[in-house]
Amino acid sequence: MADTPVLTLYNTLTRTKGPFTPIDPQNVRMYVCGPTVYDFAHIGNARPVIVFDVLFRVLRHVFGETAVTYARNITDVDDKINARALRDFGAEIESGRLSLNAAIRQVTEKTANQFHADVAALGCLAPTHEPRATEFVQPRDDGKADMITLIGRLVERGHAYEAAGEVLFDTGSMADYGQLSKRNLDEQQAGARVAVDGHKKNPGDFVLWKRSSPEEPGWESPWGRGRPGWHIECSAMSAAYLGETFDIHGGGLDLIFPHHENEIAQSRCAHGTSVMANVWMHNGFVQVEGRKMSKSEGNFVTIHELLHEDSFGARQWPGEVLRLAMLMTHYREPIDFSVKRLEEAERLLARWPAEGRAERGRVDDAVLAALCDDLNTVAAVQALHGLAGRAAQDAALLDDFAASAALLGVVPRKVEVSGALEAEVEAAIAARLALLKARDFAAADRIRDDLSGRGVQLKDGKDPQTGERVTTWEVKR
RNA sequence: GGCCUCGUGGCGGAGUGGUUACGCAGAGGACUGCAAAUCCUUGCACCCGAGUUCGAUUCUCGGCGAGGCCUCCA
Repeated sequence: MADTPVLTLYNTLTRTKGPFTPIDPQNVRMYVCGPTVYDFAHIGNARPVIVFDVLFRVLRHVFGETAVTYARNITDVDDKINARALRDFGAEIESGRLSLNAAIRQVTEKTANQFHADVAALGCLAPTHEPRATEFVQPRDDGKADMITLIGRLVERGHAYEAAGEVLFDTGSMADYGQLSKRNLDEQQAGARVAVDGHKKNPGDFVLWKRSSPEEPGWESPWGRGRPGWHIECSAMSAAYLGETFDIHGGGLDLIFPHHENEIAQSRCAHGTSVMANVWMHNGFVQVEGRKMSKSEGNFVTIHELLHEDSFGARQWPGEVLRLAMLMTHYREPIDFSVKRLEEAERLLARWPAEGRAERGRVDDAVLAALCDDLNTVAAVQALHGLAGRAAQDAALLDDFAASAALLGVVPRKVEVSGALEAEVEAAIAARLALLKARDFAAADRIRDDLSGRGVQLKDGKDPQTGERVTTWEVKR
């Protein structure tokens, strides 16, 4: 392990790449913004999940399995969720058969379950902690950080104020607000699409708490029954599981402003710290025909559709193909999502060996070095491909291949074959070889075509010693 | 209007002040009864202009183009 390369990461905060030094190597702490659970996740939503899953694996490899804490939240309080509950359960709510809260719970439970199934199919490990926002609104019995306490502290310290039924963060109270996005709020008002609300002290001030009407979901608080603003949940939950200052915070590029900027403002001002997270990482977008894939544009494909329906490229795609396709581009670059790209990933995967055992192998130096270079999965995939070629010549490398592939979370899988089919194919091969010896090519080809029609591909080779024909086979997808 | 990215061959994508990765696809060949698989070989590029330099795809400046954030957003 002496030759373990230094892990280098690009930090949005400094716009530079630098060596990663954890605050505590015994407990490396990472937070990633998770999904808002109101609808199926699309493949664009999958990108950060996959990217940071690779980082999670790399961190565990470098610092040790048990030395990494990864928290990814589930946002289950949001006005879009409320709207979805009303849409899907309007009649039941109307008739009194279902309360709004129960309807909301149904929407969030179903969506969260679906999300878990989707990302598991994409080969992602479960994070260490997956807190739900609704459990961190009010003070908790276990004393972990919560939103109301955090907001209270911001008010106490003069960083927040009440106005028009809302509690707002006072951006003017923070001297270096805007460090992450490099924005100077004073200079960018001209032409900006910022709703200037009369009750705000500064146009950039944002909501920490807002009142709920009786028919909206809400929690009791010192500022009346209401619900939290968008950003405060991540400040509370990251503090709850990772502490006031931690190592890595990740998410999509579009979260830099305002979400992450405001998280930083809240957390630092509430805790009186100079940093929230040392390294901020942001993944690029999945695009469709050069444009960002998004719900509002309507140009999205859900993970579920890709896995289980024929809506993209008129077929279904295995999770590992989707994952590899995603890792064939560096995480900070945009990806244009296309059938061609998925086909290339599938071809690559089909050539990789599935026989190795990761737990017996050793991660390839080139693969690890690539991943340690700001998660250069492109170079890692190429190094892996090279290793696959060498493993084809030298079976001793199969386990190393498996261990290296596992660091990317990619596991080539051969289609399961029943014992009966196996025996049948072996018998057919023997029969064909006999026919070939008798030079009855027509009959031999019939056997080959028949198997091919059933998805079994025969491959003839030569025994290097005897020069005799050796036939191997595999099941095509 | 402010801020941030990015522009490399058919596609995906590295990288470098000079000798121009790699993968996929394509072409040719070997092998084969024919295929498939495998192996070998191979064509194809650095947005435009100016500058710095003996020399720039790589550095500087200016264009042009694309995308993103500034509103919910991975």
